[in-house]
Amino acid sequence: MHATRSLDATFAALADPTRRAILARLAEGEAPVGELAAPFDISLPAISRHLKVLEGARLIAREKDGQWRRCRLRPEPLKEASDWIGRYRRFWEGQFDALTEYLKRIEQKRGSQDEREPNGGEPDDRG
Amino acid sequence: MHATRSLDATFAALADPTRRAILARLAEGEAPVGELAAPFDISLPAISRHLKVLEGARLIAREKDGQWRRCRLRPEPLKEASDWIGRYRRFWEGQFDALTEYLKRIEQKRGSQDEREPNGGEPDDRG
DNA sequence: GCGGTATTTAACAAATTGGTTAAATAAAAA
DNA sequence: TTTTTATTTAACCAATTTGTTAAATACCGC
Repeated sequence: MHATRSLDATFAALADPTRRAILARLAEGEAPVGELAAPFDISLPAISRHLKVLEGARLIAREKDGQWRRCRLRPEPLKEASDWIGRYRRFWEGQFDALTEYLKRIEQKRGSQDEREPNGGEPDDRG
Repeated sequence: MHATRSLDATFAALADPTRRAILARLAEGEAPVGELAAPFDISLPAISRHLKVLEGARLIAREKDGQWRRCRLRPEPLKEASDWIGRYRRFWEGQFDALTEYLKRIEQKRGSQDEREPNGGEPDDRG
């Protein structure tokens, strides 16, 4: 039910290249804000807000360490996002596309009404 | 280099629950605009623009069919997005998280300088 | 051609986003 | 205690997003 809201925040956070680059840096290990900001041309407040967005999406966590704030990656929302996208995997793997799937379903209904549906539920937006 | 821009558009498109629901519907097969719009409370022009966003991200394609516009799923950007997220998979699978990875690297450097780096490149934002 | 259906475009408003600079806060260093 | 370093908050701005309603466009059937 609110998995949807979580996905909203996750995908929105991932939509910005600066934020994706920050996550890539954090994949190498924790880092304080200043170190995360260093590669970018934008101001520190701008970075600070990017971090707030990432934190809001729970893609990072921050903890105080003296005068620094150490940031670390939190992978859970990435897993959720991956799971959501993963429901469409059959569309880019194998020979399937939406049209062939559709035609296949039609054919099935017409040709043999007794056969059971071979695959489980279709992707939806929930859960 | 512009894989980044493509990811921007893909993730931004996926950040909206209406658009994700439209993609879920299209996973069941092609559909004209009116049919895609039916489940939602929002106006048709609003749907039309959601479709434009999805088309801009190349997550759908539309083709004219008489007075209808048939929409179909285009999975390629989903694969790109999945690949990008997939680089972080080790962080949610297994026992890893950013902190333990970091500590592991530190320990490694301190304890035995002769050992080679055990894993390949880290995730970054390009490619 | 006329009227109905399908869809988009135009014009607008409110909310959000992503950047800026200047000021505030907090801890470290001197 | 004063200064420096690290980071956030405030105030502001321009661009984008997401919705609206009204009008335009395109096709179909009579």
